[in-house]
Amino acid sequence: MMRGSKPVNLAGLFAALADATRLRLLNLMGGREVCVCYFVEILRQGQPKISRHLAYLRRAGLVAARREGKWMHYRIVAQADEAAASILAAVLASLGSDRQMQADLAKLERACCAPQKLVMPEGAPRPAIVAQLDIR
Amino acid sequence: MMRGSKPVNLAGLFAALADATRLRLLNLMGGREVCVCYFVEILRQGQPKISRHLAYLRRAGLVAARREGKWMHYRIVAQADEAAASILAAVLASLGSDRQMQADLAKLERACCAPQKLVMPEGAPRPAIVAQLDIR
DNA sequence: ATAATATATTTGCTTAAGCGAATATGAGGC
DNA sequence: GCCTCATATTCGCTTAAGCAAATATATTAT
Repeated sequence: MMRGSKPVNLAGLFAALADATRLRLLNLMGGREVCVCYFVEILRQGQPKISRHLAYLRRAGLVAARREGKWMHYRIVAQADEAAASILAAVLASLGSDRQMQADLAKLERACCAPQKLVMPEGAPRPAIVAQLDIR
Repeated sequence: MMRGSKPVNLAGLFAALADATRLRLLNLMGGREVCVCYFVEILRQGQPKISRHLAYLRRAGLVAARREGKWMHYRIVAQADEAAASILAAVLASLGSDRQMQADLAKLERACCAPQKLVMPEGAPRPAIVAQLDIR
């Protein structure tokens, strides 16, 4: 009963994916929750631009936000529709083979896990690891 | 040597997929070559519109065309880049679970395989089955 | 060569999305 | 209360994409 949940607009999903900045954001969120300040630091793009793209992804139902004090943490949302879920999974997997995406992730890992805070934005919160990416 | 062939613009791929009409066209081409006249018949949209979207898909490297007399046959092109290939495969598979996509395919099959030509555009060529969809 | 058919492209217009710069909101600290 | 920091939204502008209607091109038939 109720196989494909909703008619889900696939074209809309692809429109959300059709931007290099948004793909970089999604890549960084692959499996973890990430604070906006990290996006700004890593992508080295203006904060309003990052924020606008995050808002787009949120409207598209691809990410959700959680406030923690002054900080906002974004994470990828598991897709209810199985078509959307399988496509998003393929996308996230594919991003991994891109040079820039790897470099972005490396920067994030350095920022999160290194003993020295050299590359960490002043007092920024460490990204939480979100309950293992329930994007199938 | 040479793992991911080219840097392939994934954002560009998604832009090409971010339109309902283009998704319907790709769905119809899943595994077979299809003549433009069928697209016009099945989608019931203006011929210039269909042609414009086919041109877009061609520029994006997703389809290729073959002329046969007055007719043009379009088919999906296997993606050299493996990220693009896996995403496109996921997309084509997902389209199959959409009601309208199924209906479109049913119309095409009726047009191609039925003994009576009731729904066939006047004298239109039968779609050729292309060497089994080498989209992995 | 003319005509007819199938498909492609151009034109003119409208809408959406991208951008940077500026401004607004929300939370915490004083 | 005010101030600051982190983030979000608005403004004005530019560019790209969508559409329908019209026109162009290519192929075949006469």
